[in-house]
Amino acid sequence: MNFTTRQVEIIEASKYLIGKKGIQNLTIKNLAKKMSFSEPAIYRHFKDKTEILKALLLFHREIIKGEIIKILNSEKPSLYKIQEIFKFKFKHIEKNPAFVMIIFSETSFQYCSVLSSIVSKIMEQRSKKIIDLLKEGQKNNEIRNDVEAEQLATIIMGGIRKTVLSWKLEGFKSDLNLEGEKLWITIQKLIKK
Amino acid sequence: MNFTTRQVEIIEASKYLIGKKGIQNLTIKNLAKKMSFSEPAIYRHFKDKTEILKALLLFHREIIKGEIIKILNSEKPSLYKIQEIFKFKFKHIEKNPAFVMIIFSETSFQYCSVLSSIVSKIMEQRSKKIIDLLKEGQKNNEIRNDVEAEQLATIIMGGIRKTVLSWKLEGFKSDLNLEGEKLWITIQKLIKK
DNA sequence: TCAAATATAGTTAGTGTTTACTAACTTTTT
DNA sequence: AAAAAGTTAGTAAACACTAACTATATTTGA
Repeated sequence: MNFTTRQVEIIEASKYLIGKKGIQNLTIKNLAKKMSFSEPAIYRHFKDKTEILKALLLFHREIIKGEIIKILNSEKPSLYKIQEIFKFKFKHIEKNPAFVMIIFSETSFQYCSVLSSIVSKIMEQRSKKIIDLLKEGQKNNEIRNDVEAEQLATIIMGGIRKTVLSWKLEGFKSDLNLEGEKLWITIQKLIKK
Repeated sequence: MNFTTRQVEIIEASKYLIGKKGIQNLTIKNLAKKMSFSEPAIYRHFKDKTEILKALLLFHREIIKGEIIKILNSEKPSLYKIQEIFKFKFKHIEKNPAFVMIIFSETSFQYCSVLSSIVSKIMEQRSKKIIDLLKEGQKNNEIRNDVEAEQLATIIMGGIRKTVLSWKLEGFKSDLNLEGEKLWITIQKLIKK
């Protein structure tokens, strides 16, 4: 998880390339061009292309994780914490549209079991955090008890994904933050007690 | 939209290949092998690879569309109709796991504007139908009025997608229909009046 | 302290494989 | 006889990756 400055530069360049034209735009040739050095130079820093994608996923996870932990550690009601995570996700994606491609590339990684299991783990961890928050909220009578936290988490995370996917398919035209706010208003009404 | 028998066979073979190992498994070579004839023979039936994917998407849309229309035309309450669509989607995906790959390949088509716009249109049409049903349900006092139908549709469709994605990432191990039922119980409780 | 040794990070030139697709010919069906 | 549907043999481009060489830092030992 400790990357050299050059490795971080390569990760950033990879993020840029994927963000621009999707996962199939991440080629060693394009990467070398973006880094303004030759193709074999890439291999001085990463064993192969899979290692670059692995690093990209892990690096990306660390950034998100830090923000989420900050929110979780605050002394606020559970529903408020969920709202903050919600807001952060939309803000983060709007700021880094490249991430959208990475999020939805997840499903393209499946041919490679190493990448697939990393993606799977990341998603599981995120779900777990939301589920824990929802359960906490149910215990504190902030969130309704007549539905299971697992399903609520599925709905929340699915809703976010669907909103972002529509935004992407429409060519990033609509105001994503606004869509996020509208979605949150509805979710809040549905889940609070 | 009228395909020859050979074209339909090629579409089916493409579906099989994508279902097995994802979109990158759909190559002319693999397709020819699966059809047990030579590569150039493919080009007697489709101009190029993009035309095959286009046909696959449109063919797939027709199948789903037929089932949905049947449900919509029945004389039942809106909430019941949504439930039927919900059930159909999960049943259909469980029966045709290849479709899951196609659904999630949608995001990989974006490099090609022709395919991207087809995908985008399909998703829009599906959303519209669910939104109309929800609005109808709100008018008939079956579904709560204090939330917007658009956001409810996002949550429903997002929830389905998220459930299917988790199922896929876990290696198709869990019982998808059961997960679908659990999700529906929650959604129903959240949206009904 | 400073030159030799070594490790690091870059280069050019190239490999083998896979890809979508085509030209030209043959067989089969209408 | 002619249109449709197949064949063999091949192309050019893109791909990840490597061998072998070179320039530049960094470390080490007298």
